[in-house]
Amino acid sequence: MAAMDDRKLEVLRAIVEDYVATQEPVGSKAVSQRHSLGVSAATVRNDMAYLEEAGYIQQPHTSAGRIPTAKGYRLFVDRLGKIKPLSAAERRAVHRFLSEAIDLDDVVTRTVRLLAQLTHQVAVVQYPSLNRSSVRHLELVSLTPTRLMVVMITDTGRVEQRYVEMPAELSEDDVLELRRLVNEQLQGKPLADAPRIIADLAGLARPELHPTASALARVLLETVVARTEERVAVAGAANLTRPGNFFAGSLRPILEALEEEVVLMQLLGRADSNALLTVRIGDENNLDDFRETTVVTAGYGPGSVVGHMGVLGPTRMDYPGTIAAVRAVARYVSEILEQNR
Amino acid sequence: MAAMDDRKLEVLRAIVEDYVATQEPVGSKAVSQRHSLGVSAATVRNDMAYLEEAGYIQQPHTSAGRIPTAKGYRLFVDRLGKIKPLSAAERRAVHRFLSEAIDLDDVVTRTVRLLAQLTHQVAVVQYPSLNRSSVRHLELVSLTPTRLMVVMITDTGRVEQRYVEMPAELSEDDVLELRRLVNEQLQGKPLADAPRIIADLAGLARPELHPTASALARVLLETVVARTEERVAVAGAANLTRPGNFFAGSLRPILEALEEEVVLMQLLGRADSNALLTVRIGDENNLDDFRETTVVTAGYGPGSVVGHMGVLGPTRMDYPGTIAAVRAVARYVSEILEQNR
DNA sequence: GACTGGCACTCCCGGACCGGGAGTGCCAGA
DNA sequence: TCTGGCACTCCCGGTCCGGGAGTGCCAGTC
Repeated sequence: MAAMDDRKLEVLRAIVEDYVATQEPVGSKAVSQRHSLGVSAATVRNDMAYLEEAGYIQQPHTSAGRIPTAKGYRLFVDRLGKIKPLSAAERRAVHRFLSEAIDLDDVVTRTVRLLAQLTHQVAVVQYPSLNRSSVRHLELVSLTPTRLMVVMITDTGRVEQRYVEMPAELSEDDVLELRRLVNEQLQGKPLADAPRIIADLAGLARPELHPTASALARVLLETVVARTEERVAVAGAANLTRPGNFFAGSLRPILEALEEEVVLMQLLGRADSNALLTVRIGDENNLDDFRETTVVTAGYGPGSVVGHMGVLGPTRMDYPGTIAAVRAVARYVSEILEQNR
Repeated sequence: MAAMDDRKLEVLRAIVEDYVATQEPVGSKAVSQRHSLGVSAATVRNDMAYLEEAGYIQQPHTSAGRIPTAKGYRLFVDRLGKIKPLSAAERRAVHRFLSEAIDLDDVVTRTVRLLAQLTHQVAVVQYPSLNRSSVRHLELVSLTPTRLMVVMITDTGRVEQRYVEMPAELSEDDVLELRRLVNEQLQGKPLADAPRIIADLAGLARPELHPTASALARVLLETVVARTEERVAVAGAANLTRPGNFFAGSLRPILEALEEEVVLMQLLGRADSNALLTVRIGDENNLDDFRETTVVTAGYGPGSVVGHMGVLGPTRMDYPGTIAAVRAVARYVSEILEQNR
């Protein structure tokens, strides 16, 4: 049997589409009937034999229909899936829902819910990464004479706060001076450069304030560096229990993973983070528990990418619809951040 | 057959304990053997017949063992369950883990994980309720001449922020005056009184600042009143999938409920919020989807109750252990908030 | 009167068995 | 190169059956 030809690709497409729709192995008769290919079931069978040989589809058991393999889905996504844009109504809903957000937290919360609802999958949204943000303002609030609260606001809208215990009592003026100092040094600077700047900070203060400035510098470092652990929001876990989605056994490890920031970041981030949109199918996730799982992610941000968002579902998912939804939402969130800059 | 007596209570205790441990209906023979009651299986059978008649236990089907009803668990909790304190090691772990928290967010996050891990159930922790907190400080940060960020810090450590678009440009001094004004009026005041105070706020500013002060007042009101939606953190959803916990069908509605703040608050809060510790078993939750679910909650806070925390699991749960864990964690979190006040 | 041993009865559960149906692979013919 | 036909495989749902666990009741004992 010769090589891959157009009809074989059409057969693969039919199998993927039908399998996604019905969740059942699809047979040669169904393909030849429902997908007007103009050939008989027997011919389709020959093509199927080829596709199976080539590793794009497989049989759950002898004398059952075929289901796509990860490789089959990959080919479908790369060459066959025309993404189907959101309906006008959906697009309007996205815009309306997101435009009502009142601060960054709200944007993220709404985004993650929206994605879950549009795709009927589990959605994950990373907060704008501190690494890729700049300092907009640092505020020092004295709570008691020896206790300060540091509030850092970034250009992506994130607000981080920390308590600092001071080695000595601070006067009102001391606080003002420290505030002026840290803002002078850090305002507008990318957080990636911050550690270097902070290291020199204490030296720039009045000598009497050196110990205090050091304590402050230490906390700032922690906020900036140690807190590089990224924050993520998750929604739609209930979608994992949709009828044929995940059998009881494979559900548990996935629910567990959803509470592990590390795993989530690994799924979202990864090296190829500059691609507009990434689809990782089955084993491509390089995680045992996600061998039956596809992750669709997109970067977002005002101009450059400051974070990722995506959804996670069974390899047997509606790729065209999911991809369209993730892309549309990522774009619109980027616009919002742009406006708020 | 006469009335309830001590031995019948012991039989009920045996049934509850065995059923919780094995997840299987327990028969008369097992009870008489494992729980040295000093009577034969036949006698136990008579007691069981009484307990069933009285509604404390039931048979899944004729000729099966017995399992406790909600009413049976209720009696067990009220009269039979001696709570078993945490082990020294566990207590140390709680203290160590929570004492490392660096801010309120961190306290809540750590608490919810800790509860989930200690009890092997789903844990839910409400952030300190704004209604029951007081204003510690209000900070105004000008981002652009017409754009302000309001940061509110409460005595429970919560930090809320909002952007405000100003009707006119503000000078540095204007911002200072507004900051002085709002702090003068609100500092130390319970948020419950805030709406009244805020309403009069604009009138107290210099005439030129009236429009600005009004805009600010409006946003403050929103932050205080409209944002009365409480925040909650959830962890341990994966525990729902523990072997016999929830069959596939009943899992979905619970996962869905866990993403609905409204439902969570209903489970946590409720009128009787002054009780030290509340156990709501099955139907007592008044929610259809939680008919097989028990919720154990405790209030926490420095001195007075500012929020609730709890865990949620199958009615068939280890009550003594769960109750002890929730109580211990709630107490320790209260201590921490006390220290930070 | 309270407890016990014995016994007949009920019902679940797992395994074996079976027939229908869907799907396949292959072959011979157009 | 495609097609119709045909024998074959295997899953799936239903039925049947025997063992086992547990019960309710009863008659007998302390």
